Amino acid sequence: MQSFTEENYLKIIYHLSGTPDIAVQTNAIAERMQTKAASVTDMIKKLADKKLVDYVKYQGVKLTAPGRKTAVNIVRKHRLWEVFLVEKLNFKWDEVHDIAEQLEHINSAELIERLDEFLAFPKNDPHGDPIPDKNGRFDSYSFIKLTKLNKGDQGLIMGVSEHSSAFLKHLEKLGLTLGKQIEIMEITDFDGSVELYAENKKISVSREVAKHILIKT
Amino acid sequence: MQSFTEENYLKIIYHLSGTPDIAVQTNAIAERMQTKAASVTDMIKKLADKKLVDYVKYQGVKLTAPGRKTAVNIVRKHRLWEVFLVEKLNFKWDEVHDIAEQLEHINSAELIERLDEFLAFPKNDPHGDPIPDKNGRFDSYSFIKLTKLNKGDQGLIMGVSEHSSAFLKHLEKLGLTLGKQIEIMEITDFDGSVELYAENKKISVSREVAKHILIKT
DNA sequence: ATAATTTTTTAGATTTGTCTAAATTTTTAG
DNA sequence: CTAAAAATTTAGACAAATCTAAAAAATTAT
Repeated sequence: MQSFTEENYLKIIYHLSGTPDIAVQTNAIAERMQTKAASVTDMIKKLADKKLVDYVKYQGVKLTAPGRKTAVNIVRKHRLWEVFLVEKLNFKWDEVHDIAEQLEHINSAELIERLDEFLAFPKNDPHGDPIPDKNGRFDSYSFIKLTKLNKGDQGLIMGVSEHSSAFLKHLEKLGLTLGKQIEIMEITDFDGSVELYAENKKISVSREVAKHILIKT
Repeated sequence: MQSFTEENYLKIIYHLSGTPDIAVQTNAIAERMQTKAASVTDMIKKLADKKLVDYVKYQGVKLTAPGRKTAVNIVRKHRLWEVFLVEKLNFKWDEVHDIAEQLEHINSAELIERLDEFLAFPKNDPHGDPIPDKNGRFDSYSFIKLTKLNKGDQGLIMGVSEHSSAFLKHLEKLGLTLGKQIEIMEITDFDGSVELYAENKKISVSREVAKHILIKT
């Protein structure tokens, strides 16, 4: 059994390590944990003692198989709770992150199995992120960033890679929510902003916004 | 904002203090918290500094108005989550306590309001305990212990005052669940055990069990 | 009322997760 | 290739919540 804090470290290391996994740097973890590098070093040593990460001084950390399993399970819980909050309690997609951040640490395998069933085994969370099944497996999705599309390309909005409330509210206001069909009209040379059509409206998004919208063509 | 641990102390002091509230002893808290009296003294001082309890050395603690408000809110959350677990996720009444014990510390007023609404504003939890509304108000229920009844008395099972899985499973097996009508047939002189009729069956319960069954006559 | 028992508190130590400041290692630039 | 910069680790300290052992206060029993 891990502490609340250990779980958060594992989750962040998981998110930062990518696929295939790359050694994660101390500073990167510190920034995400809103803490100092020295504290991260301390915690990493503890996780290494517990065989949840492989750690070589000055060379970053990687999750071990058990560490990864724990992390994926936390991600599973987080995403299932987000579905619950949006589908059952009518929260908006920009309101659920902080609450799910707490709920993901509730410890009961039975609870999560039943929640999964209650929600009819959803495959994706309200932001389009895939939900691992109880064995930790999920489709590694292959959506591409809106910024990779060219003039004339069409596609469906399948997810977002940024979960801040400000960003999500902005998308909502523009009508750019999951499942929407879009077509690229123009990519501005000057600042890389993207002009697109969605639901018969012409919408302009900055490159910074476009970067975080994931598309299936 | 209180820590997880402070919240547990407040909740336990609340449960031990009764109505009208009586000063709660250090040892009683220690037993419920599965900790030592010395630790309780330390924590009580901390809660007193925060004005959540009134504390006089060697004379126990009482909740202040803010302390009571916090405690009642935790009780509200605990009981609402129990309803959710039983009504929506099909847990049995003896399986929900430990999970609700974790969920009660999730911090989001909005979440609880919406959960309450999702559950259609239940008045009682799966054990018959009243659920405080968002202002902390609830019917102080006036059910009596089964042991207070006399031969020939009839009544309805409205609640239980013991939440251990062993006790609840036992009642379930006997068919003595909430809402069941019962009639006292006999009270045994020797050990105080109670013979009763419920659903056309003759059932015998020990005095220890009877003590924890709450009846409306 | 005083002795014995029980309850409670104090003192000092421990663990967890954090911090600052200084030292060390690695990386980058010239 | 070496000097400067950046990243990381170590050392030592702190707050929270707990503990054990011993001291103090309150209760009870004779």
